[in-house]
Amino acid sequence: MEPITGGPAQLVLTASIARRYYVDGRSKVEIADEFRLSRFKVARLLDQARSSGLVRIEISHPGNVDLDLSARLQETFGLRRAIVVDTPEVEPAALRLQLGKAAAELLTEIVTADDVLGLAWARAVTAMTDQLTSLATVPVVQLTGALTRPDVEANSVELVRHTARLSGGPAYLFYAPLVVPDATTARALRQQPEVAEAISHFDAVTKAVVGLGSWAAGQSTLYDAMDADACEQLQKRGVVADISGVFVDAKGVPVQSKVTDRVIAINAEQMNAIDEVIAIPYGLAKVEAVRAAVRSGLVNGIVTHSPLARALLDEVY
Amino acid sequence: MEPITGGPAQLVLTASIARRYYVDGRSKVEIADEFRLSRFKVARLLDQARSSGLVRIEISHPGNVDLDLSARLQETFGLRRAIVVDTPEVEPAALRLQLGKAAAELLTEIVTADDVLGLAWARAVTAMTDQLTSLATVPVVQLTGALTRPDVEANSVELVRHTARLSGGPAYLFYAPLVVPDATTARALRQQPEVAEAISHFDAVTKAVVGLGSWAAGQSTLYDAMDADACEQLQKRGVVADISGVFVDAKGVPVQSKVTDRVIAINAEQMNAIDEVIAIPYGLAKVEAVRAAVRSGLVNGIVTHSPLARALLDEVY
DNA sequence: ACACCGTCTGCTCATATGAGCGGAGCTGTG
DNA sequence: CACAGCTCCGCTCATATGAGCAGACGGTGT
Repeated sequence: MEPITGGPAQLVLTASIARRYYVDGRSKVEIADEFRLSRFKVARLLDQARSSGLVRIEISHPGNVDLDLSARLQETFGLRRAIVVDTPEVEPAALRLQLGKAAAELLTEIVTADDVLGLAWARAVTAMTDQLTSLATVPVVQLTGALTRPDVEANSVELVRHTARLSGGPAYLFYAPLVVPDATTARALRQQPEVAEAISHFDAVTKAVVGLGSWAAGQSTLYDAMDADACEQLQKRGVVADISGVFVDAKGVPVQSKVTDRVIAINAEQMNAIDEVIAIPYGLAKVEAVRAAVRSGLVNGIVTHSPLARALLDEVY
Repeated sequence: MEPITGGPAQLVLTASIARRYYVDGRSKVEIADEFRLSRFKVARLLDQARSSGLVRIEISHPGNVDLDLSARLQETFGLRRAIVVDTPEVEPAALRLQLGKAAAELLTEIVTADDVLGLAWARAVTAMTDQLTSLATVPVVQLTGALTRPDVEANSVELVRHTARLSGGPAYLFYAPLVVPDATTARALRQQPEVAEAISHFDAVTKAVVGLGSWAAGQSTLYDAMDADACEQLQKRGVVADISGVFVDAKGVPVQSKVTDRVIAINAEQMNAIDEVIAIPYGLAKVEAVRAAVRSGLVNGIVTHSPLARALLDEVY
């Protein structure tokens, strides 16, 4: 792999040729003419230059996206999109800001006029939409009800409205909580005109950005907002992740339960029909949730930070 | 030149493709199949990767030869060989050792069984032969008489004998000083059987290593060994360099004078007929001498250190 | 609505390139 | 000396690649 070249004259010759080829972009034939060598000799010297390490090729860029991790994540988990932001940041709010920025750029890039965008409520999704600067003209569909938390002023509705305004497309939004005390209330809510209208557009959604929580206290806004009984019940059913109201177990299989009926949100089947579903997970505690979400096939795009990406890759046995 | 790419997804895609192409050595067609793109798209992304600086190609190596300077020296002065040793060393003896090593490797590399090797007396040449470890079997011809200096034990004869022994080829050597007091003595010496024999082989020499001095006190062993009158006379004639006994002016034209007749060495015409003549100059004071020697066309190979190489290149207007 | 312009795409076709072959020269060995 | 094994070279021929072109698209000004 690394036997270095022969003598110093050949070394200089090889370096000159390598420069002509790689830096100046000359063809091997031209170089052969210039140096009075056969093109085969030139090719062999260049091969040697590569294998001996005389010519080193690096792939990197000035931004904060870790290209190598991104590509590995994408390939390893068969994702459509993977963006890994290289940052040592651990403070959740700051992290959301960075990931939101990256996700916003991604969304701007991948959403075209043919798409229908679905947005779920999540702090990371808000962080994204807040930093959106441009978006193709598309309908924007609210995928979930909202949760009100003291630390967040923007709600699911605002998030959708803001994005639709930026886009210039229609907004399908509604005022409803993400989770209600019983199935009956949920059913009634789903009958409401605005809610029903939004739901009717779920099938048309082609790209969505969703929240992703680990089914544990402090790792999912939904978990924290739900009654202990429901949480426990879902946990017993093997739920490890909630994807904007869709519960999945460690194998990635969606879990149906009475609790599911109390959630005002897109369901597993509908989510599965969406072409691209992007989540923005962060924090090492979410490793298993991400794994489950990806296994489920419901989520096929990830925007995350390097520590979580590394953890995901490390644990692939 | 450096507009960086579009969005993050394309960035990751481009990086993945660049890795496949440059690192894994896949063809663009294969990559196109793998990523479901046209080969044109792949080619365009790769072009973009290069021009945006995403892919950086460096040419360097672990040794102490400055490949870039070597190549530039070679190209700028139209040399057959140029080896620039990258060293901050300024102490002449240590420098000779380093350059001698590089020159020895060069000689080992470029001398083939078809060659006839000529060696002139010079400290740098001695430094080279001392570090020679292998050499094709070739005749070795002594090109100059020797100078005896208190700081040097090896003389021209030993240098040739040692090299011939290492090579396994015949040695054509003689005992005579490099410069004698008058032309008559010189003529007589040239008649001596061993001297005449060696001289008769000058025409057959295909590769030679010579000394190169700047015509000033302390910059040429020959200058220092010669009487003041002769030195001054040559200087008046415009001599700026001596190439193992061949004097050349700043334009590179060999200078014939009465002093020339007193030197027991290869002459300008004979040296000019040699295919490759390599010199091992060092020290910034020799800039003009090197320039003259190269202009003369007598010397077409240089082994030197980076400061001198840089000085030579800097002063090219 | 219209023509216009810049961008992006995939095409054709000439050229550059790679894989693998057989010959030349060198080396060590019986 | 003869021979096998080796490296190095340049060849053929199939394939990969680049240059330049023309159509498609999206935005833009009239």
